[in-house]
Amino acid sequence: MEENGLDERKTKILNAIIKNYLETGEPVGSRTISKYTDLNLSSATIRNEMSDLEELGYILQPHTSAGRIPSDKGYRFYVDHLMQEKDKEVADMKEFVIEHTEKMDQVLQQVAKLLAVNTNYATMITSPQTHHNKVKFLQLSNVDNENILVVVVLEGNLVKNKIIPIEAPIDNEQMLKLNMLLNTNLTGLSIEQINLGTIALLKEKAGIHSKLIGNVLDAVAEAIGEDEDLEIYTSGATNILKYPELSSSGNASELLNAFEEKNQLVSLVTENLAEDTENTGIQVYIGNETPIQTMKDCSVVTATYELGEGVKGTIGIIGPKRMDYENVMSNLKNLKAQLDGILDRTKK
Amino acid sequence: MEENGLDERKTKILNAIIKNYLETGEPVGSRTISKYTDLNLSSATIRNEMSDLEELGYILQPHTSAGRIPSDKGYRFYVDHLMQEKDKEVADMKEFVIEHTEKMDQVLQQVAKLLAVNTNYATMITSPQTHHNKVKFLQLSNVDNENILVVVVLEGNLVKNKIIPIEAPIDNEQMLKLNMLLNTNLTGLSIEQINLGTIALLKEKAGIHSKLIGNVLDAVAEAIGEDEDLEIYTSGATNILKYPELSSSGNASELLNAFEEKNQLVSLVTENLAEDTENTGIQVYIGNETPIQTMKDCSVVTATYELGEGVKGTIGIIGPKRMDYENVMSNLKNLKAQLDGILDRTKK
DNA sequence: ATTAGCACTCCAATCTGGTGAGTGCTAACA
DNA sequence: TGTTAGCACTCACCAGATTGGAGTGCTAAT
Repeated sequence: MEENGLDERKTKILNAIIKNYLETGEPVGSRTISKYTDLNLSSATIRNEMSDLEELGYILQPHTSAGRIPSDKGYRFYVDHLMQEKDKEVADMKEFVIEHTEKMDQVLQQVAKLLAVNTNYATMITSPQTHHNKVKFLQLSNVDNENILVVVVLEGNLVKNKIIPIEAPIDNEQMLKLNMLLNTNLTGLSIEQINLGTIALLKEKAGIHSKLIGNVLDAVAEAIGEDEDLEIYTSGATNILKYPELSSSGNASELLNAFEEKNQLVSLVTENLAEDTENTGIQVYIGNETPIQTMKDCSVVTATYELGEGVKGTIGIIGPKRMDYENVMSNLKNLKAQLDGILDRTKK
Repeated sequence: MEENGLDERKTKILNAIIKNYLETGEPVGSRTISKYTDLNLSSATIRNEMSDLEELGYILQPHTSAGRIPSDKGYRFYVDHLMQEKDKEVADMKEFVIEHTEKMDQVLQQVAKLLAVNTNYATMITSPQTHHNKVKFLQLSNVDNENILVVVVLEGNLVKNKIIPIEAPIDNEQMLKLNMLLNTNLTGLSIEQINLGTIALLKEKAGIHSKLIGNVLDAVAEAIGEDEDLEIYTSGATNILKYPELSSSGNASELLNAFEEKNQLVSLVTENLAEDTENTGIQVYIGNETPIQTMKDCSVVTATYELGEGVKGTIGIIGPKRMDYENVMSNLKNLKAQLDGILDRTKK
């Protein structure tokens, strides 16, 4: 740790400054530190040290003759080395969420809200992205003379359906055969596995209905693909207004907008999934580190949750740079652990 | 019109005051009116008239020695008698929306956005509410040994599905019979028409599967009911911040929250559908007239759109009391007319 | 009935001086 | 040599005081 230019005393002082600033949100002066810490030093000494810390880039002065506030680099150091997460209990979340909700989207919305209420920051959560869905069951039915219904059940009992037009009616016997054909050949296959060979084989066997088979396969692909489109649920966006450094700087509106037009948030997700943070699965972006330029005055903490077999989603918390990192990260970690249990139990 | 205590001259002056205030947002003084209008009167005369208008409750002074601003009553008079709607063209909307979207929810979201961009106010739009859905087709299928799939197609090719657990496997022949039974008895019925008699009949005919039939019917009811749950799409909520009288008064956060937690907006919908405004189908709430207390400093304009046979939805625009009513109302009227055409053409 | 004129009110913007928190520097100290 | 006390200095912030301008209400003249 020495190579940062920080001896133990400086580290302690830096820690004290950041802790204090996180609590108060005000620039912190030398006298405060001199009393606040247990290292018995006069304010003058602290001033000297602070001067060093400033030169090293860990803290900065908003203006002459004001106290110091942490710089991005300071926050980063804090997050990486100084802070220690609380191990807060959030056991009640599970019950709460399950009690109040039924469907996946509602659960996610609830989770976002709960997290927002708990942390007092803005939150987002994405629907889990399933890239390797397999066909479990498939069914064609006559709806009326011009349309047939295609129902696809995917692994995990996710049901999709499409109505497609037909040129000529198909009698029940034919339909039964087509259903058999499709099920025997497609069951257990993922979308990537349905290749040209399979398609050709199917078409051949279908005889005069080969064109129809083509349409059905298109519908299947579309139905599966539908799931790819990422839903993003947000909550607590207005919490942003609680932090003057964000709300008064004029770009509060831009920030809120990003939450309304959720598409801006997508880059958070992709970034998060790409980085795949070695150990904890939690990623912290401070200020300019964030992939979303709009949020350069914020800190963003993201986590990946996983429901097994590469089915992943992203949770994010967006707040001011003087975020309560300890609380946020323990919250996220906890949530991450609980999430698959919760989602597994809900109907999809 | 005379019984309002307003002669022609007072009406003209009131009109001028409101028009001016809508443009500038500043209290308007007598001198301004004296120049602005074509009735050649000195500021002193205007002052006398304004004094009368204030006594009648149409305008008010924010403080002594400031100009006048319209009161709620003033706005109301303006909306009811004075203003004349522009007949602006919004023909491009149709193409734009169709080009960029496929599914119903996306269309609605787009419409909300377009309206928000056009008007610079916050907007909301609900999914169409279908109260008289009829069953068009129904299908049970074996998915695996523990579950069967129930698919319901409703009038208008709206497809719903449920997976329900079963106690013992059902062979294909049985299944075929059940399907026949259900379809012959339920096709063409709305949920209200499926009464105890029908249910009893079905159960009797189903024999050993009567319990299953009960579950299926529950699933059908649930599937249809699902459609009732109202989706509300909003856009441009951050436009609120553009109007100081809304954003600075401290309750901007509350307002924005109402848009985030869409459930508050529901009362707008019910109110709107209940009132069923005689002629235009457009409803204007000024200030305290609004059903949502949070919006007592706003004006809210709602419209009902209809897709035939009692399938209705609500569009709403929320802005400051000094809203550009003319523009808003012509926009809404236009949109209302176009909406069914747009939605009809989209896949559901 | 309309208007000019005038005194009055009140907001908003600008300036003023005082206060306090905080710094940097220097010199004394252990 | 590291630490500390002391002091001058800076700057944001607050509370009054001052001013200018926009606007009103009233009265007297047209």
